[in-house]
Amino acid sequence: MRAAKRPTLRDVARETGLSVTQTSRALNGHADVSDRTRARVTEVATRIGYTPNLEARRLKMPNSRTGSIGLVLATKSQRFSDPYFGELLTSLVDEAAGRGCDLQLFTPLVDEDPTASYVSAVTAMRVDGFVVLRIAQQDPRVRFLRERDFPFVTFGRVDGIDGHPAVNESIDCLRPAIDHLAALGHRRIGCLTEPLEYAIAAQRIASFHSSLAAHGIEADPAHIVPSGFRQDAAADATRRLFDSSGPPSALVAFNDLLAMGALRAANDLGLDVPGDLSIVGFDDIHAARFVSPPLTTLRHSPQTIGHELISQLLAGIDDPGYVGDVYITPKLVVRQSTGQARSPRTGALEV
Amino acid sequence: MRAAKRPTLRDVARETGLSVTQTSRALNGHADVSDRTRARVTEVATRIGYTPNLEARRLKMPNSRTGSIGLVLATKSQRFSDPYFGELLTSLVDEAAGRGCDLQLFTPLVDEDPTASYVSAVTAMRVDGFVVLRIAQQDPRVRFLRERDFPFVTFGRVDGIDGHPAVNESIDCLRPAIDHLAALGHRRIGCLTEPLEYAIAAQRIASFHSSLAAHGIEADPAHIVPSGFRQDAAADATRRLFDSSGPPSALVAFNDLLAMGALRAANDLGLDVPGDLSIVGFDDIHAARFVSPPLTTLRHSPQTIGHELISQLLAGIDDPGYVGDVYITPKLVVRQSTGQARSPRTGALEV
DNA sequence: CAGACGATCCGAAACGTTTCGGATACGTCT
DNA sequence: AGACGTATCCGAAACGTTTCGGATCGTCTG
Repeated sequence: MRAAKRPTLRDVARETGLSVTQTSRALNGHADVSDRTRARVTEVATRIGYTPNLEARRLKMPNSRTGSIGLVLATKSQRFSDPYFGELLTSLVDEAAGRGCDLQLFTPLVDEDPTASYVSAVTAMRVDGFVVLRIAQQDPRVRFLRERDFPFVTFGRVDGIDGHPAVNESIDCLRPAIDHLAALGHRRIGCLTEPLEYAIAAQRIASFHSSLAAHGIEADPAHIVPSGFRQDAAADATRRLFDSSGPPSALVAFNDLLAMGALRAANDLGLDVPGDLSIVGFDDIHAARFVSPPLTTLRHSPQTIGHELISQLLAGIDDPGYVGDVYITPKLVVRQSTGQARSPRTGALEV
Repeated sequence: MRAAKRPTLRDVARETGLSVTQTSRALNGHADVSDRTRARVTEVATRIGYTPNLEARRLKMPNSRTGSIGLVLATKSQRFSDPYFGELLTSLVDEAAGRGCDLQLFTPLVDEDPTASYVSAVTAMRVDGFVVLRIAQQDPRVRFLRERDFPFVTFGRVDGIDGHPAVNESIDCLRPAIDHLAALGHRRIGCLTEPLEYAIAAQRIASFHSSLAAHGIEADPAHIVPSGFRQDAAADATRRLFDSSGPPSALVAFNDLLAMGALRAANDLGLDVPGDLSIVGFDDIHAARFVSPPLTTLRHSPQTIGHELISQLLAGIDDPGYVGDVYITPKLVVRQSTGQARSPRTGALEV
């Protein structure tokens, strides 16, 4: 029942009285088919409900497009329910659909070889290319793809592997945040970073330093603290920061979850935000609007990122030699978690 | 270069001195292959890096598994960046990966025939089955799949189409919320619903009535207000509710975004939550913890739902006759948006 | 009018796999 | 000795498509 045997090319050939060859050529828009014939063939094809058998076609033409692009998720332990991920993913799906592709998701099983899940997809060429998110320095996933000469695009630059399409944060990504804080009079600015092995974290730290330098500020190394991915870790880090002698008056966190962790820690410590501590986040996830005070944050439009990722990848698929580099700059959204720096004198840091 | 011609069955046959037939049988674990031969074949196969050509195999065996399951997203206009969706999706991917499948995402292009995007996937059998989320009554997507006798699972029951695997909210899904509110003394309880054409909305409304009835309360029809999907609409709805003569003292919203909209409206109206109005949400999205006051909400574990969806679907794929019905009950998470009802007398509703 | 040419068409082979229907060899049973 | 069973193997066909190398036939060129 479920296997109702769908019509084949031979069926429409028989129906039209043509050869299978000519039928195929008619349907595929080849030149040496008369208009009348082509019309008849397409008519019959739609009438009897013919749809090409993709397996057969790809068997014959192994380099034809699959029409689906793969997405390699980071391993589970580094992912949890990252709210930003959902937003980016949605945008990727839409963008891909707009280009006639669907999206295929691969995730490494817990504690397995991270490539295991998609190695079959590339050797069997089940997708045309990959989008690789949240890449680490020396990322094994991209190394694998590069080795196979398989098209891919990354979000963030990969250390030691270049010459591939990528979308990056601009060198100055943190600049708007630092400018904002500097304008408010902050000089002791710290940052809560994601784990340093991630490419983006490294880039942002570089941007942190250079942006501060632009204001003649030198960062206190003790104020740059790796804080994992989650709020708990960020909260801990913040508390430690305020245990020390010279805590910062402003913090920029590398994602909104970290910022929320800092916020909570500040609350616990009895600090007023932004009175005693200004906090700026990154990503502008949905919840950023709802914490109190609402988070000032660097907004990364998921739409833009999704759009660029797909465009770059498709370009790379079309032309194996393509090397794209797109840089995008986040926009600062000012809400209420940042404010004027108190003068050191009146600073109420003796909680 | 990129087309390095991967080894075929014929290659390993030549290398072992066996026939292609026997090589195939050896690799596929058939009985009439001597142990020694099988060992030799597998050894050679891995040595020269043979991997079966999936297209060829599926051409020959059209009913073999694809190993990927499809996910039909709701049309874009009804989706926006629903925060809960991201969480559920993540769980689905993990669950599928655990069962050796990947997930393939399809989304209708804006304002197109909603089936267009995946009709090719089913006629070409590119996936083994579908997960269909956020279904409407009379959902065209499930009607289409049912018509083709294609395996699928739904989240929520579809009107008029039965006999397919589904995971449902229990009939009593709203009961914990209503019990909670009733225990706090609330009698005038309203609800902000998602659009009524959605199956789940209908189920929840039914549950709303029956749960109230269990406490001897009859719902005021004017207190059941369709509020779209988003906060804005919910905020408007809430304001209208308080324009009228007898506003409710408690509201249960069908998702957390709606609850947040109500919260905002309450703020705008100068109402104290939970003093003047108790609000309970649904889903327990990430942001629910961060609004003020933190939202009391019905938690739907995405893990559970994801797990059940995938299990049911796989069962349905294995056995076309399988009819599963799983009911899951959300758990109430009490935070600070609900509180004791004021006695009608002292009620401060004259804002 | 011979040859060339353009427009249409077709047969057959090939892609890599599985499987049907035997084939071979060898030991066992009567 | 012949029949039979078992273990192991193989040739060839088939899945549905594309494409290479022609074939056919009328028309045009000189």
